[in-house]
Amino acid sequence: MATIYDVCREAGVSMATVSRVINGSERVRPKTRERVVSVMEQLGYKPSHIAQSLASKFTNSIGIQVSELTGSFYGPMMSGIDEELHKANKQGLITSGRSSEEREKHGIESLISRQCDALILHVEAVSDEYLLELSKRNVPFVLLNRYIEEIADQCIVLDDLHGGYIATKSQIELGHTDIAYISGPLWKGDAIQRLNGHKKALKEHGISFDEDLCFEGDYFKESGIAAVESLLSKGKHFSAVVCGNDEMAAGAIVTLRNAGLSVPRDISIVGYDDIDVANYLYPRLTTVKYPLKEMASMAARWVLKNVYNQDVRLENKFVPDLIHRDSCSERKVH
Amino acid sequence: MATIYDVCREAGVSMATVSRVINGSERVRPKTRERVVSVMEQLGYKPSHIAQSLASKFTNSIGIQVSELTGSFYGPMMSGIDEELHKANKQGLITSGRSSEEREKHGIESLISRQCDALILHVEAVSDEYLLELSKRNVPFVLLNRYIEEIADQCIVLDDLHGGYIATKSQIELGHTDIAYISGPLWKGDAIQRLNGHKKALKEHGISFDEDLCFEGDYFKESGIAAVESLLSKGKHFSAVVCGNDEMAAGAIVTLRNAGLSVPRDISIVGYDDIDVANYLYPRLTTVKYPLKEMASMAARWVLKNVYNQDVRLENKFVPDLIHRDSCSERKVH
DNA sequence: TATTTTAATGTAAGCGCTTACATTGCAGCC
DNA sequence: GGCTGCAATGTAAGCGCTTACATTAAAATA
Repeated sequence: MATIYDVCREAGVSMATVSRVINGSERVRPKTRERVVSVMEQLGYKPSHIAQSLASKFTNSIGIQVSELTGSFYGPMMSGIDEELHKANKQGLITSGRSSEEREKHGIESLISRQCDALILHVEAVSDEYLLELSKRNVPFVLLNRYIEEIADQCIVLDDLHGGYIATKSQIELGHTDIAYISGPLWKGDAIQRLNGHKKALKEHGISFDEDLCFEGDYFKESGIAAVESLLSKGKHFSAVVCGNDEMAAGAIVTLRNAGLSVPRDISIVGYDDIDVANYLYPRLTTVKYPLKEMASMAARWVLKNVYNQDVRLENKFVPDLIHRDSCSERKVH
Repeated sequence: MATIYDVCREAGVSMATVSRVINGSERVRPKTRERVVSVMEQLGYKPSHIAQSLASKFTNSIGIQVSELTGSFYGPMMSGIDEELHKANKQGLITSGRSSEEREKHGIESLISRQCDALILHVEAVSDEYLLELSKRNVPFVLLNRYIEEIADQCIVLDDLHGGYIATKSQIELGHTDIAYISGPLWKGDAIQRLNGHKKALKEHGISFDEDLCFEGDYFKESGIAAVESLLSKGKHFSAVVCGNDEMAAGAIVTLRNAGLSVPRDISIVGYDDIDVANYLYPRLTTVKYPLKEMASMAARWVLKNVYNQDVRLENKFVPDLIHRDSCSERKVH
């Protein structure tokens, strides 16, 4: 592999000059630049990122920590980030934390020790304190889908209260009043907010919240199944089910169908997230769209702006919309 | 950030000694090691990967190029690779190539310029020649899901001929003889092999291959829809559809249902890949399982063995199985 | 043309490590 | 005690760049 030495020898200039043309500095005479460039091409020279990183302050790499590498939630997220970074010629280092506190911390530390210029984190298990601590350690980072008051401007979040609200409201507007709710795990902030939105819609329309129609799941399909089974076994009437996310909705649909209930004829269902699968389900799922990709790319832009001083617009809070598909219908009037 | 200098000063030893304890060399007196370790902890010292990379031959990072960051195909792949690398304390650099020749090449070059110790590639657009060329450029790499004779031992592949074969054979065994086939794009090796497997099964059972029952799609859902529409419009009878992948199968199911045909009662369907979605579909899709995660982790092991000289077992060719679910049934006898 | 100003280029000191080789210390031996 | 032979440790030269500062060449000015 050719080095900068080879280039400056062949081109008859000093290292500094070569470095200048590499970095696109103005202070090089066009003629010199041409000569250097042509030598570089001739030699197939590519600057060593490693050496550049060591010598300069920046590594041009951004650490990305997600919960899972797999699944239709994180895919768009990574891809949103990556696209934006790629345009800016930065490299993302992706790690997964698997929602375990230890692994999340370990992942973050490992990213730091790799000298990332910044971090984009989607973490659930680590505490606010840890993150606050981290923010004092001069490693710039953005939080995706998590809100911490003290570092609000480093947080890119979805208005989950509103999401939960419109999901339930849509059902109320279809005439439903007995509305079951399958919640995500209530130790997660987003799950709480979504549920609060649900309650808000209920309250606003004079419907009282019924504990018996609410089930706490874990965001996985299986808990959607368990939820419907539990709901059915209680014998309470409900004509609509609002779900904390699409996966649980998928489980719910299957289980309802197995119980001889038709969706949406007998039961109306709304999901949340609008993952790929929502569109493959039968019936196609009406759901609250989580603008994941946009938010992810916003996170990348945050870095571009705050770390590399690029001039970009930032937006912190996103507002979700309802995507109407085939899983909802008006309440049957008897 | 504390550097190795701080450590050796505080511990009263030379840099070489500190370096030895960092790298777990034997040649350090236990007492010395302890002292150094305690100083490192006290200072919160973490060696700089960058500097280590520059000084040593290795960066401990492995470039990974996939076609997409998103989708249920690549998720398990990345996660399979990452898990294995993580155990070995290596970092994966993930890039996506989007099946465009230019972007794939660009991605590969960028990975190389980042001094990856090795590359794991899932590429479709670049030519064999390019890859052969690459293999001479002293960058070790493995190919996932692609076979090139000359570098066969760098290829980790699925026996797609067998996959296509068992898919179709399963239908024949259910009594079907009029079997439609929705193929992937035939410029891709795997699509060809799967189709060949289909033909082989047909031939073996004395059924002749009918061009009119075969449709070339592009592996996306929409082409599954288009395929069924085309098939239906031809008016040829078929009682089973074998699909080149699950996505197209998903499209096919919906379209058949819209046409008033029931799956599996009227038409039997088999997919290929066993992506997540297959399990969410209605009916749950019977499909050929692509052991993606295993293959991906094998790719990682290939690197561990061939680049870092670790002692691991390698396997090049995987054989797929059929996963029986609910989308197939015996041919109706009139 | 001599002088000042400015642009272009060069010099060399790091960046934080690894590693071949040199040196030191000490156990074991006669 | 003096010597050999390792094991433990130290020395110092890179690795391939960036960059503050110094120098020189060219352009502008008088």
